Amino acid sequence: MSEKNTFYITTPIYYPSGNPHIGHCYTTVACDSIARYKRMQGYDVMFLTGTDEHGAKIQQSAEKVGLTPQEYVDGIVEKFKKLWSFMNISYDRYVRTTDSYHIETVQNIVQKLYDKGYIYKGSYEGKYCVPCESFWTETQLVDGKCPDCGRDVVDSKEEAYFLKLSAMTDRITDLLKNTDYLRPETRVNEMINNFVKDGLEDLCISRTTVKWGIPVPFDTKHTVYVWLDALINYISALGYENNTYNDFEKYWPATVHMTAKEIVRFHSIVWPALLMMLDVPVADRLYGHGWITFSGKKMSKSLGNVIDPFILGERYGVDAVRYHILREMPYGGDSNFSNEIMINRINADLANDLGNLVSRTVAMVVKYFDGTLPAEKQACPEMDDELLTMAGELRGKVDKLIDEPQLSLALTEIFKVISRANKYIDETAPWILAKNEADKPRLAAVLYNLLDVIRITSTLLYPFMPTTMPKIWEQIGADAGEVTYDAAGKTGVLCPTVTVNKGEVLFPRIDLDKEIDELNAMLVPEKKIKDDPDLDNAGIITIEDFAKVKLRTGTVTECEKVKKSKKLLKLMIDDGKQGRQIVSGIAEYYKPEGLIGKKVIFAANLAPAKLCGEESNGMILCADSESGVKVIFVDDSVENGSTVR
RNA sequence: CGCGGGGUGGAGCAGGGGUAGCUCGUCGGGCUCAUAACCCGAAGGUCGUCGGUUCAAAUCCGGCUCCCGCAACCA
Repeated sequence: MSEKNTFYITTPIYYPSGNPHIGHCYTTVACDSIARYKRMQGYDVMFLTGTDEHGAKIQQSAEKVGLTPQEYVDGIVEKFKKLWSFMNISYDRYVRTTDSYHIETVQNIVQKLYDKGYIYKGSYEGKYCVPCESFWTETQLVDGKCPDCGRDVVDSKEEAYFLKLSAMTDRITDLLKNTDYLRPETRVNEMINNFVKDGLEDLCISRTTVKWGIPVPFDTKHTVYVWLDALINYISALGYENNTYNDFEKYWPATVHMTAKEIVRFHSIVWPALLMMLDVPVADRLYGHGWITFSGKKMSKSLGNVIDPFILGERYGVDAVRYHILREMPYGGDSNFSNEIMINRINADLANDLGNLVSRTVAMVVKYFDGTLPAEKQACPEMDDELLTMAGELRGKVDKLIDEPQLSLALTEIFKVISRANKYIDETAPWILAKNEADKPRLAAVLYNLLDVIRITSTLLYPFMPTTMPKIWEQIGADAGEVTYDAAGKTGVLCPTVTVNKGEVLFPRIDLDKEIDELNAMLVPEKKIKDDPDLDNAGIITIEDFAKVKLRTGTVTECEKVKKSKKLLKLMIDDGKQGRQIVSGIAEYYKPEGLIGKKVIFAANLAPAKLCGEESNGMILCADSESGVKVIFVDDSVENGSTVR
């Protein structure tokens, strides 16, 4: 980290093709906690987030609902901002790639790179899907077809502009290998092995097929590739090459770029290369975190496991949700999410350990001293020192972990002290001290130590849980000067004759079984009229058209997985004649042995195709169900080779 | 042989040559200040599998196997 007293932290700018979900919260809450911690330390912080609003997908999504792309993104951006406000995200600036200053910066940079010779005109060759207006590489194709719509693709070539990434291979290699720019380190190997080792390839940075984008200034029938457009947000938002803001000198280079792992590639290769071409320094640190997964499965809308952060926040409190996602975020790897894990975590850490510690401590001060501690106290070093030393050393540990950044370990350290404080109550047994008037000074010292430890831990927790911690301060009678970063570094800061205020339960315990039942009930999908653009766009066909497809029945006699493929099964079908081989993309849903002997329907006059080297003569009829692909099975009494109509 | 990550007590994870550790759960005990919370103790693992290096392997090396992710627009 640099020695400046400014601290610039960024989230990626999110792609608003759908509503924001808990995955977006993950990155953003982490940045927010770091930003708040750094502000507490006295840094002049700039915390940037925003949205990446150009590109073909946005254009399509907008058309679908009958809006202009701008109207469409305006609507989604409102939802993001609403979520950030709900989650207590303290961003300083929100950048939109449709903002005029950003467009100005992008165009200026593209022009500059062109003038410097880093951008050149070439041609882009690939497989083109006409209806989708998309180029695909050979490896992206699914069974030789467009991965988006499944239709045929054609060889195509179009004029395009390229960025000379190849010229930066050595400098990028050096950046990744010899600096601590990219963390965690496993990502370095991933990048080097996959993309850098054999030399970087030049990047195609313009499209003529995408209209919703920033025009290339020297050739306006092209628009700038969305990734290039998007990455530039980190400096356009500071006023680089525009006059809207003037903070570039002050905050750049960024201290931390936070991203999720799948976009590390752009941030660790394209982005620094671009800055190098502009002779602008690279950020100090890029951190690629893992994902929130669901029982190891990636979050996705089709799996129905996307969690609505508004619902979680309303049920459990925003601070509890913030705590949970940060506490579960390991260094580098993915973290698992389930309602059960979250509720257990909230109950164990927040309700039982922290909330209850505050509650029992404050209750004792009220009960034994009418809420105000007496000045006279009696220390007992052999009983007190371990706890007080731990509390005194805590800030240093947290500082270090915030910088790495290992937020989950930072929280673990804080909760070790909270746990130690609970143990301290057992060791000192204040309720026994209370029975003897002579022990009152000792009792006062014990309760003071507890309040003071709560003061330290809650101060350090404030950046993570900014709503609840001030409530704790109110309860333990701490005033503003006692809950600063400076004060968190030492014990004995709290006023010796402090007055506490018994307050509400901070983190109510959650009834796990009841809650899971209620959540499951919410998950039962409402019957709703689903969009079916595939059907809407298909038009009406005649019965003669339909009759062209010859459907027949047959029994699966053999079935095995196609080697080297993930999705394909090779099936031998008894069609009542000589038999036929069909390859079907259902390996993810069916085991080969489970299909043998089953009777299925297949399209019998489909042109033969080769899939992964295996010939396929026909197609098994399946339903695309929400829970996966389902083969249509037929009653055993139907003879093989029967006509289906 | 596309690339990468992973398989550790019932669950979730940490450790990365020398008594296998943490959280939750379970069982037993203690306490009664507290949100039926807190504290102590116990049971439970031949660290996916086979082989190799070593005085010593969960850890290093090789084979096998299973799971997951990435593969140029997912946080």
